Amino acid sequence: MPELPEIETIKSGLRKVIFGKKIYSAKVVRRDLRFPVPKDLEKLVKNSKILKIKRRSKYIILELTGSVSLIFHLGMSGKLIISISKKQEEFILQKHDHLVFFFENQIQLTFNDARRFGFVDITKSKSDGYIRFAHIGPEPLQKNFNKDYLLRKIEYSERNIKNILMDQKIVAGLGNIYVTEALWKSKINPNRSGKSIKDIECVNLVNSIREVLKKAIKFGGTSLKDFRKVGGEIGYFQNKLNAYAKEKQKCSRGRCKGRIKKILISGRSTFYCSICQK
DNA sequence: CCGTTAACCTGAGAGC
DNA sequence: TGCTCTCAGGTTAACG
Repeated sequence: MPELPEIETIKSGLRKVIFGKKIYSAKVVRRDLRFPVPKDLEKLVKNSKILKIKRRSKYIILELTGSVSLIFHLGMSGKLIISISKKQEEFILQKHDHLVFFFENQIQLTFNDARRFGFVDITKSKSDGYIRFAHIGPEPLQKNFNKDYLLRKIEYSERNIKNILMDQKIVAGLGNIYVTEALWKSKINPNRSGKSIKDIECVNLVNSIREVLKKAIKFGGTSLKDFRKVGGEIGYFQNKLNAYAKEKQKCSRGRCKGRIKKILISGRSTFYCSICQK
C-alpha cells in the first residue's frame, strides 16, 4: 500500500501528537509479522521518550532515548493509528491490531496490518546504520537523486524503466502508483528499456518524479483502499491521479485523444496512455 | 552478479 | 446468500 507520500504523511501526523512524548509501555499482541517482532522490544521501549520522528524510503523511524530506534514498515496494508483517552486496561483491540504503544496523556499508537506484509523492528545502532537501509538508493526528493545519477544507473540497462524505478536500490520510496504517475507525466512508455531513455527524457523523469511526490504529499497521500492517516482520515491524491487505476478512461493530457490502457509488467498492473507515452 | 517469478497473507468485490 | 475467483500502494527467497 503505502509509498513515500503516504509514509511522509504518517510521519507528519505522528510528529503533531507523539513528538517528545513518553512511552509508558508497549503491548505486542501478535509477533509473527513479516519478520518476528524482536523479543526485547517491550523492554527497550518501556519508559523511553520520542526524540525524533523520521522517514527513510517507505520506513517510519522513531528515535527514542537510550540510543534505540523503533522502525516500522507498513507492507501493503499496514496502518499506524493514534487514539486518545482510553485507559490502558480498557483499551479495545480491533481486528489485526498487532502492537499498541501506550503514551503519556492517554495517547495510544497502534500498528494494525491485515495482511502482515509489514513488520516492526528495533535497533540499538544509529538508525542510519539499520541493516535494511544498507542497499536502499537515494531519496528522490534530495539533491543526490538527479539526472546524472539516474542516467548512470539506466544508460546500459535492458530492463524496462518501470521496473528500474520500482527497484528500491535505484531510488527509494517509489511504488506502483507513483512510478505509473511519473511515467505518465514524463510521457514515457513504461516498457521502454533504460538504455533507450534520452538525456532530456531523464531530466524530465527526475522532475516528474519529484513533482508527483510533492503534490501527493501536499494532498496527504493516496487512499484507494487501505491508506489512512494517523487519525484515521483518508488522503486525497486519488482525485489527482492521471493514469493509475484509470483503465479505459480518456487521457487527461490536453488535446490527447488517447485512453488509458492497463497492462501487466512483472505481474503488476501498469497503466499508461499509448498515444502520448512514447 | 543480474533479472524474473513465486510466495508470503487477508479482505473486498465481481460474477454466477 | 454464498461460493469461487481475481486482485491489491511491497519485498525477497529461489531460480535460471
